[in-house]
Amino acid sequence: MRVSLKDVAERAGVSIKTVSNVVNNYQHVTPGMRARVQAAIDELGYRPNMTARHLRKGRTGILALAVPELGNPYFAELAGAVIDVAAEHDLTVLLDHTGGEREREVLVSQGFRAGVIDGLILSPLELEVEDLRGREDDVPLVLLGEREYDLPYDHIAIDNVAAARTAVRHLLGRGRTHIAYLGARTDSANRPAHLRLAGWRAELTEAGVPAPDSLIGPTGGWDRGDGAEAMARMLDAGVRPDAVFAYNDLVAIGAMRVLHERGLRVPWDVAVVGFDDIAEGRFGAVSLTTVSPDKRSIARLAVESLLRTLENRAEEPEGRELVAEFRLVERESTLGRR
Amino acid sequence: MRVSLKDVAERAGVSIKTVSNVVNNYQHVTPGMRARVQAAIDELGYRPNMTARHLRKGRTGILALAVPELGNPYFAELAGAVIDVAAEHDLTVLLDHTGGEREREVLVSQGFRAGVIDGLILSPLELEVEDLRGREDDVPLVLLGEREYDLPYDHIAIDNVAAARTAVRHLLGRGRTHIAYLGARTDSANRPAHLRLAGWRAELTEAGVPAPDSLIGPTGGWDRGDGAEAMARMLDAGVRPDAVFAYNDLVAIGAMRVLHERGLRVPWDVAVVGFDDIAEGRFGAVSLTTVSPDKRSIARLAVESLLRTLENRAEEPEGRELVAEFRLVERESTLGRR
DNA sequence: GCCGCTCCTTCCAACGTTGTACAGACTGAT
DNA sequence: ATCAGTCTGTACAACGTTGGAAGGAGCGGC
Repeated sequence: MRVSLKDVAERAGVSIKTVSNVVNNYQHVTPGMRARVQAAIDELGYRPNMTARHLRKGRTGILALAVPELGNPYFAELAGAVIDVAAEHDLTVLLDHTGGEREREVLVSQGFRAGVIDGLILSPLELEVEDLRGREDDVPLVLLGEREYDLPYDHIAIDNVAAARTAVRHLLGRGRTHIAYLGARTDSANRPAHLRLAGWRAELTEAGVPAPDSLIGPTGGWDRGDGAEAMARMLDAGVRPDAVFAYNDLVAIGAMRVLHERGLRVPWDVAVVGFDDIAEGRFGAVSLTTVSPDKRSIARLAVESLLRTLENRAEEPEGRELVAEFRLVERESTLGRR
Repeated sequence: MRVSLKDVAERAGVSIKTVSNVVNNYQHVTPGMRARVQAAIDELGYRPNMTARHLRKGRTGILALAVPELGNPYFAELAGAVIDVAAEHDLTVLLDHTGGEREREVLVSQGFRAGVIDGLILSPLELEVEDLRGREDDVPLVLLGEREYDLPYDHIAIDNVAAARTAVRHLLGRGRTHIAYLGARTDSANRPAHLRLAGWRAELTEAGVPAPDSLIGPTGGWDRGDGAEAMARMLDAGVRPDAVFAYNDLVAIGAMRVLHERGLRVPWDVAVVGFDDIAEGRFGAVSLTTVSPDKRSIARLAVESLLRTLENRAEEPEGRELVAEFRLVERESTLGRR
């Protein structure tokens, strides 16, 4: 059986509360008493029962993070950052993945492990606004992604349109004029996908470069295989872009693989820009130029937003938009033409 | 304030316990009573307080998984599998990463979030046997990695020596005779690294092929950069292997990157085999042949081992070795010479 | 030597839940 | 009509902890 305060109290010949006071560094405890109790604690190997403490205090020190897919390195790296930041605040992280399915996202948002977690960081893919409207759960929530409508939840995001425009501008600056966008999917609610497409279109339009639908490559998902498929389909249709801007690094990597198979050289024949800056992009045969969101800062903003909400439980959450930085990392996949 | 059983009981005009019975689907409740209570539950939006339930039951339904690094896709993919398997058993997963530092591994093994977790799955890198000897914590523990000595904890692993031999045999079968091993590190306790090296040596020796130290490439860690560095160092030393067996896929990918830079073609000039079968290996310019441990089954064995320990709390844990399967996945990096 | 003050320790209750024991009501058989 | 037996719902205690209030010991001053 586990050692409890009661056992320590008996051993030290004091009351339970006194032991509790020692454990919690309560100030009015004489040094002698403290030493005696501490000795008993050490002898018995007492460790506080967190569950009981949680029940009493109403806080558990556990945050939940729900991402679409841990197999996606972007989310794995982000999860790592969240865990680190949480640890700085003496919090631990419960992890779940939703597979990017709307149903599971709703489930998670409605009360994942209710009563166990102090707050939830949700990275939605297919979640719709109305799914959150009637949210009953009183667990503080922050969303990763750009703010929509008037939901009273903080959102953490980078400026996707600006980031996409930066990427496309970089390609234009390299003299590319047939710039494809890979990763569109009309039947998905995925906001970033839409925003990045919008950025692609805006930048091209502003530069007076045509942005025909033939240069938009729809994908079924956003993994390597989806990128490969989309790239192949586009080439098979006779479209020959001289640059590709992909929804994310995985799609870009899939596309590069197909370009390689078809004998098109990156960057000479086709330049490629990805999005996310996953470690994988740095070590391919051709390293990948990419938009690098500041993951560390996203993690920090998310955790600290939750912490703030927890402090001011009284006032309504305000639904701020917290913006993280991004930068373009130039690598081999967009080197100048030879 | 949160709705509790008491509130529901008052609303429905029954006792707290009756509400509890309804919530827990206790059988002796009349349909009428059940409906009445359920109505009150719905009206008030009651949701059980897990913390209190945990305190009462002594179980939390939370497992902890501690891996060296979530940024390593192998561990991210494994974590995903553990989460899925845990979910099948109505368990959730608390995740931590240790950075592969011995100190943090010890800390985690000694009592990570004591009282909150029902069990711990630890994937150690540098942990030494003696670190676990005097373990006081009563949280059930399983270790990922091959069994050492007489520790009373279940171990989950694949047969690393056999797996390494399979990889090397594959290369020998392709006519390679200068097979390097990348990922040795003498100052580390990392067991798999030693076992894979042993397998490499054993297979070569048995085949009557020399296994000189010059073909052993030490690394500082086991990431892509470490593989690149080790490969470069070996080539700079004038050693020209015709095949490389790497500690893991990341090291292999780093090595391939350097081979590519040096104009050595994979697989024509140098064949490469990795270890882990991470998704990344399937989509490089040259897809990677690799030893594929059955991650799903590792996750299942680990979770179910903990569950079993939890059931038979009475009897001592037995310290079994649970072996998962592996298979060699052949891809482009070891195609026959042209 | 007594009073009052301060400082430390103890007692009690509560967090929300569930297991055990029990009380009451109803059923059917005698 | 009574009794045993079954079925339903209730009361109480306990899980391990902490906050608040009350109790007690020690000390100095008169």
